[in-house]
Amino acid sequence: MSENKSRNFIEEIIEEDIRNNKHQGRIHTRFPPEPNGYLHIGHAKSICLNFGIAKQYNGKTNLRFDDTNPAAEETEYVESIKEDIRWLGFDWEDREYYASDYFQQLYEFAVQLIKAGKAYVDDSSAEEIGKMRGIPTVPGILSPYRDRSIDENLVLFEDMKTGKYKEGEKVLRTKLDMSSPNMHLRDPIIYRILFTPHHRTGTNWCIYPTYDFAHGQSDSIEGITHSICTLEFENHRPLYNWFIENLDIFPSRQIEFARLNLEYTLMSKRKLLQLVNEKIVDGWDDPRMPTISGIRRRGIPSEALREFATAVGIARRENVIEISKFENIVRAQLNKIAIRTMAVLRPLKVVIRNFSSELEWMEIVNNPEDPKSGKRKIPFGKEIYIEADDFMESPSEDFFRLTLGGIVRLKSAYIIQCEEIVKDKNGDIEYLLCSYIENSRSGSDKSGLKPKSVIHWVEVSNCISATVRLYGNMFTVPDPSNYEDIHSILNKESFIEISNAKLELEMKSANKELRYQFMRKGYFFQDKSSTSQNLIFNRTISLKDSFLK
RNA sequence: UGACCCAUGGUGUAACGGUAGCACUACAGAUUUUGGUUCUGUCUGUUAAGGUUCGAAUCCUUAUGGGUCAACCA
Repeated sequence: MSENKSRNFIEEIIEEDIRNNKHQGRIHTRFPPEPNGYLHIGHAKSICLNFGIAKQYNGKTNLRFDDTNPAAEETEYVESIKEDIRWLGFDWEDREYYASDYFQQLYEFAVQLIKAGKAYVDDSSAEEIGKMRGIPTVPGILSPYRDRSIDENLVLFEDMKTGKYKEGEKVLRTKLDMSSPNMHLRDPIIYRILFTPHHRTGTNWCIYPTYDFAHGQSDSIEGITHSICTLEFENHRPLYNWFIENLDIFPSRQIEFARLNLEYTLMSKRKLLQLVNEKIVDGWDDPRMPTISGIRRRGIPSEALREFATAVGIARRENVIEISKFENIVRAQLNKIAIRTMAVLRPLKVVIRNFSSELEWMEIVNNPEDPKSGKRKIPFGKEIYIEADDFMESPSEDFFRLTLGGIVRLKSAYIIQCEEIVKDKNGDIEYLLCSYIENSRSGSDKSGLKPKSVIHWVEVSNCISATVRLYGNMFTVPDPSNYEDIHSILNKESFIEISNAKLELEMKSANKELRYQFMRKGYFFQDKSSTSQNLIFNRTISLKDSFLK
């Protein structure tokens, strides 16, 4: 806690609470996902906030699955959520909780409310209740069942619990204020009947608490001091507090912050599920997905995600983060750790006429950003591959690479000059005939030549083929959430597969945990399906390219 | 035409009544055997109008703009 460091508004609240010795200075947060989908980068912001702030103030963070709706929730999601949080680097220790752990307690809270005359069973249909609720500018009307006796309510609620009624036949509502300008206070429903089996409690229950009746009480039961959620729950806060006061339980405090919005990125679980269901993507962990598992498969280190979550800031103002902010952090992270290697994505063969048929071994550094990473030797020979677009037959003026008659430096090797273009019957370039400049070897260059550019290459008989996958934004517009029809804004080029890239032979035993930089092409990470027999590299992100064309 | 919340460069975020700062972007230059990295510099900002004050991005009022809320979802 440095004195002059600027604090976000939540840190200010917490420090104020600590100064006042509120809850004896205890800080306890929670991350409360509903297990109905995979976690995405927006959740990552929340995870980092909740776990980060607890750590910062010597507090604890619970993982609590908000599983009060059996119709949507599945164990598969529980597992993925836990894996993702662990990968992000956070530990909830033994505090793995479920709102469903509290069903009995919540039921008793409901009974308590009924006994206090503050809740009633309503026989109205969903439609009728909706109608009677009114609209924000017009008060609602009282349900005809609102004044049932406490005893009758007790019996009816018990009957709901024992399965005497069908789904939708009855609900339990609070007796609050049907004319409140806050719609959430117009006798909100707190229990409904659902016969779908629950992923944890099975068929033990057929009545389930709603979010409003479960969340705050769960916080309270766990002694959560600061319950951090997103802005859309702001209007729920009066209700959150009402339950705490009327149940007379531990006063957790709800604090709302603005959720993360990212350019070109969809955060809606519903629409992400649609992408998965319609097989527009290769599952929840498709490298184009903003899910934590997709981000992981793409090769983005968790540290970059954590740094991003911090960098975007915590405030109460709606925001849209530029994708460049994210990319900047990912590149900065990868630049430090990636092993440099040469890989030719779209090979063009070059025959160096005046070079011997013997191989010559060249030295190359593994990572110029990390002196400890060392050097290695790579073979250079008479036939090499270069990147097809590193040669231009009729170059523009700002093209610095190889041209007919021009020279270019081969990274860590010689300068070559292109003398002839050999084409096939169709007029397509088959290969290039070049010569090398003998005294231009890297490290002992006496040629005096100054090529405008350095390009990567691999030696033909010492390389392996691999599949390389390039990814781009999934959508063509920066604000996909504003479009209901996602099909019309899908980026057709968000996924490009190259099946015959040429990699340095050493890459046959590439480490699946390591990040690589294919020099001048970007950062790459092996796909989960990659094997040494069938190498598959996902491009995490390209390098910045100031040669725009 | 309700309630609640929000408003600082292109974007995000600081400044807590006393010099509007930082990061990203963009642009320019330097370095560079990756058109990468690194370094330097430049551009651009307090939504508006009143008020309080010696002094307002900050406090007050009003306006304007934006967000959330009318699931038996969370």
